[in-house]
Amino acid sequence: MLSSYGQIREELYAALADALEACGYDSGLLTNTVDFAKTVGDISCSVAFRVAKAHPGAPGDIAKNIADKLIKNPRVQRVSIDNGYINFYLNRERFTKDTMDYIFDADPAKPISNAGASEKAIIEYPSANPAHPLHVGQLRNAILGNSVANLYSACGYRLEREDYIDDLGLQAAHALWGSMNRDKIGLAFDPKKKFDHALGDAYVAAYKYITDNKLDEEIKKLMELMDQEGTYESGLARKQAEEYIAAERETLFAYGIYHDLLVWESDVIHDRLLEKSLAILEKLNLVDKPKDGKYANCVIIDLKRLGNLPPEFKGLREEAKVLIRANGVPNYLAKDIAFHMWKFGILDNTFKFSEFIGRQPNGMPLYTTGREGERMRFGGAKKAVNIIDARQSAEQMMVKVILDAMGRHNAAKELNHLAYGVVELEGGATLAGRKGTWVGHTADDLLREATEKARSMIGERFRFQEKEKDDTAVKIALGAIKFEFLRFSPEKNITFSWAKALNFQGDSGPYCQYTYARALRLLEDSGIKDKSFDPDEITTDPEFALIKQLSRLVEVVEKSCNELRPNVIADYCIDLSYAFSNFYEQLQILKAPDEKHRHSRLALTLAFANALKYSLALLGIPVVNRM
RNA sequence: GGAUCUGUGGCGUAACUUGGAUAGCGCACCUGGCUUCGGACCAGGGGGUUGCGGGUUCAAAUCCCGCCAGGUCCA
Repeated sequence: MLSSYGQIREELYAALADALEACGYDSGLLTNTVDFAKTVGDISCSVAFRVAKAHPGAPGDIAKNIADKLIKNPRVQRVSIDNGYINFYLNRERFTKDTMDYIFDADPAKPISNAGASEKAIIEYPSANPAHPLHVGQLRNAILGNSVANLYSACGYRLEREDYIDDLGLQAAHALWGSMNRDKIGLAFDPKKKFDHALGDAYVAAYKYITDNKLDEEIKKLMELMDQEGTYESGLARKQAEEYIAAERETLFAYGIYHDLLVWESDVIHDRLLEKSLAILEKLNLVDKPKDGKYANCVIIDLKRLGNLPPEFKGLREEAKVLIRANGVPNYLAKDIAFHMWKFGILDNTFKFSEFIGRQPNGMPLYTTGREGERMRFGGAKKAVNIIDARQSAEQMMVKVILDAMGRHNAAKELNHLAYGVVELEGGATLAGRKGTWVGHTADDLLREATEKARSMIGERFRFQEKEKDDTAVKIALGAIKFEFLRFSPEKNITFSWAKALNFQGDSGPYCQYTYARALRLLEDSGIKDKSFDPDEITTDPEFALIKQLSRLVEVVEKSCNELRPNVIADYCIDLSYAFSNFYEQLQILKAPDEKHRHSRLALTLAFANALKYSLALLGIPVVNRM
């Protein structure tokens, strides 16, 4: 679907191409020369500067030549030449009608763009280690992942939302050791505490005890036992991780974040995916099993076998990557490679699936891999998006390189890593699970604080019932938190501060929600039911500025999706809200001078409300009717 | 040692992928605006050699090269 802006831009490109050809210029020069005008007119074209390189004449004269040859477009009122730019003044009535039509046609339940062409995509987030409650750093992951997933759906991909559970890793081992040795770490299990928090306490204490008493060998043995099917330790590890995941869901659900499937690292092993992936690598002659030397008895990938390596791997000190250690325990990379072969359908789907939760609050079931269950059609995607922090870029690149070395060039190309920056604490501290710096900075803490603040700010104006007040406070809190995590470019590190996370003014989620609530109030008070309107009454600057913002909704969504940058949407929500606020302040809506203007402005208000609600939903932010 | 990300008014950021007109916005600061369709707001003002130095170009925050500083990874 084209937006009204996309439509006119395409028409202008076509008309300009003809005009350039008619003048004897190369129409290929037009690429990226047409955009919204910054100073004069509505849309402008800078192609004359490029033409002037190959042809005599000043850009201004060339622009004039081109403009003279332009065929008339009913969407354009007039054309002017200024400083070498060709500036188009839109026919406001026509453009308004085009814009309103497509905004009213946009259905939140359906893709707004078909850029994804119904291809299957798998998105993975937040894949947190089951050792401590989600902290604000991991929350950035979950909020980003949720938003990118929304964007993929909006762009017409068939989407699978997955969470990968590293239940065999070092962190899980430390946490398990902690809960098995509560007497040593001096911590009694507090059944009143949410399980992830209780486990987190044990994990931090265990890590300290293990380090102080140099028990690394004991942990290594524990990991070996966790790895073997049928041992007491492996059963306990899985049970504990499942309990953790259930508690973690409470947090994610409170944030409105959902998945389709949990994939367990232990199932990658037990359902033989790892074994099969190694067999494939072996067949392709990509792995070695040295009998002696540094890597004796390990299964490794010799980097020399991977062909031309990207610059990331140029200066490596190690000449090989270990997949399976000498003691037979596969490392994270080995399992990640198998997992990604599955994602792309290179491995047979030998997982067994069952419901982990029959119905999430969004109404959809959450499935899980496991020992029991049936075959289902998960995996086998064309595209994968991994929301994983930037520290793991090298590891992600390695998976990509290996897929490429396997001859799976398309899979390698379609494996996208959103390498987002870390969240630091004020004063420069980092969030480290094992050190317990997350205490006081968990996702649960944050939502509780934000909700409390939002609740205290809700006035008496609407005489809310207690329940309504609570619901509204939660929505505003989510608006503040999610917006604060999404408004920055993902690659930037961010410093978490309570003041910023609880900011409800200026460029913020609550500001957008407030603007929406004002718009909705007008619509409620007006009694308007239908969306009919008379576009020639919408011609003033504040109105048309809002129309221009509305006209680019689809372009914004596609850009944000293609670039994996939800901050593009966040910016757009602010732009929309400013444009509406300005319109709202400068013009009378309910008290418009006559019925035609009143109706037109209310229709514009409704179009704005639709677009803003849609955009905020892409960020995972709910709207409120009053606040 | 190599790789990678970041550097934009006092602070936080957008625009960089695809070069284009006066570098957009928020916080803080200053001025003005509610017997008002909702002040969690709006309008206006001060504040910028876009880390530094070269290069390419009619045009550079944006592209190229070299530095500097900070984060991260290979470890």
